[in-house]
Amino acid sequence: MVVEKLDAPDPETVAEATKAAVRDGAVLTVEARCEVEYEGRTSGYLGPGDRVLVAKPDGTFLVHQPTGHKPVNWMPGGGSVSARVSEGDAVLLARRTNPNERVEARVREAYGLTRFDATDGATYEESGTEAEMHEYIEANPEVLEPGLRIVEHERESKYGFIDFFARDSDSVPVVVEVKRIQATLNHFDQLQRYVSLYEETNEEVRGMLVAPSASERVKRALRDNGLEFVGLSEFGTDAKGSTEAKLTDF
Amino acid sequence: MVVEKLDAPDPETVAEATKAAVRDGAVLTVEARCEVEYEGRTSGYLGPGDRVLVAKPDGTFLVHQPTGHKPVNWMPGGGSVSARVSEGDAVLLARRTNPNERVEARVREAYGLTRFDATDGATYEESGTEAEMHEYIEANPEVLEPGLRIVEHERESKYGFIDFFARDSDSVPVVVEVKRIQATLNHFDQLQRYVSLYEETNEEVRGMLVAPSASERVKRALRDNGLEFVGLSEFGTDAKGSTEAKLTDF
DNA sequence: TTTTAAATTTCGATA
DNA sequence: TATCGAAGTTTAAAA
Repeated sequence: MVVEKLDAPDPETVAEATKAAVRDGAVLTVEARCEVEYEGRTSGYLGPGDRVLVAKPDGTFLVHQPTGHKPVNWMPGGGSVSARVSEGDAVLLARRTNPNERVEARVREAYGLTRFDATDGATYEESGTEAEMHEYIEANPEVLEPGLRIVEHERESKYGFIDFFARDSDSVPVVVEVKRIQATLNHFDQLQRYVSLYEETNEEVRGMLVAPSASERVKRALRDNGLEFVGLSEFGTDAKGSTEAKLTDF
Repeated sequence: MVVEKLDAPDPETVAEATKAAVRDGAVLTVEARCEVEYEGRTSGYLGPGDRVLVAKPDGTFLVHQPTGHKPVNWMPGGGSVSARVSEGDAVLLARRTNPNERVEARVREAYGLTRFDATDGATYEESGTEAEMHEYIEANPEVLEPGLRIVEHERESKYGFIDFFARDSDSVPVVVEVKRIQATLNHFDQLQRYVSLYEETNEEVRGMLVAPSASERVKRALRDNGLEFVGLSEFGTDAKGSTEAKLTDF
């Protein structure tokens, strides 16, 4: 039996089933009207309402309201989930250290409970990530600029990591920062940081932000600071595996 | 009846129950062995394994493996969830536009299914946020430095928003950037951007990064660039509502 | 363990 | 609708 379901379990049953699931490494799902408290990096309280509670064997605990992608309260894996009966209610408690924090769900009424002895050995295979964009640029630096040569990938500097350190056809050094998504002001900041650092000890350096697009404000910030934008549009958006690249000089 | 549960539903039943839940605004949970495909901002594939699927009335769709805080695949709210039977399998499809993306879960075997007609009017009340930290500083600017006066909160500048624009006891302008968590290099970047901008049109300005802590690299970056760090440690960590602040000059 | 940066980040506020 | 910045961000990789 992979799944066991209970209808309207009483508090003792909820607490026992939770403890058993945690002990046996099963995934527990509870549909319940509950209140939730969080204390840790911040603190908060959620009044009574209907939610789906999920407890995973790795200590993950999720409280999902009927809308929204993110759980309203949660505990990441690494901690522990426990259960007890307190003042007539089942109370589910998830805790961890570093940072010290806890989520407590007081179950006012449990409508249903499911224990799921799940087996999953698969891992998610993804493509179109920034890492792949790096590989593509390393293999085809000319898509950024004719004659550009990559000197180093992921070069560590005093203030952080430079995506690519390159030289143009005149051997002028070029600091390259690559983003998979539309460039933001923070991405401009990152590039500016690396370029400023390099300028402390070297006379001439170019800075290049590579991204599918950028807002006008970001382009202006780059321009005003003598940095360049290279639009590498079609990477990642084409899920068919084609690596044809379009580029727009700034 | 708030919750309806099915044991080992066949593909037609899974598809029909999904469509009914979506139509009626109920939360659907399915325990199943499934494969998942995602296509959108990136693309990916997850081979067969046991997962918990959750579909919410707002179009949110989650695929949870037995471990981990984040769903392995998902669709944020705003789109739509549909279901069909294809080649003998129930297939759940979540889609949205802007950006165009889709998650498709092919159910190889459904162990259980729960329909939850949830009602939740409560909203989460949180304290200890950065907004509260701003309020505290605005009311008590002396915790940053004796004699400091706040001139403006959330001042818009050409390249972004400054948390606080202030003047010290000698009326020298001070740009203040506030972080609730340990300061990062990106936070240093933000402050540096605002200060650089101000320096373009004004001769003298101080830059101050306020946070509970900072790594040595961040402190060095600040120091090397003539910026200051102010450690405001005890805000937010004390969940009892005390607003006593400790400060450590850099 | 700490630091650093990506993420299918999501989410909320604002223009 | 696009942009900007916070988030209890989480996660993974590297030192």
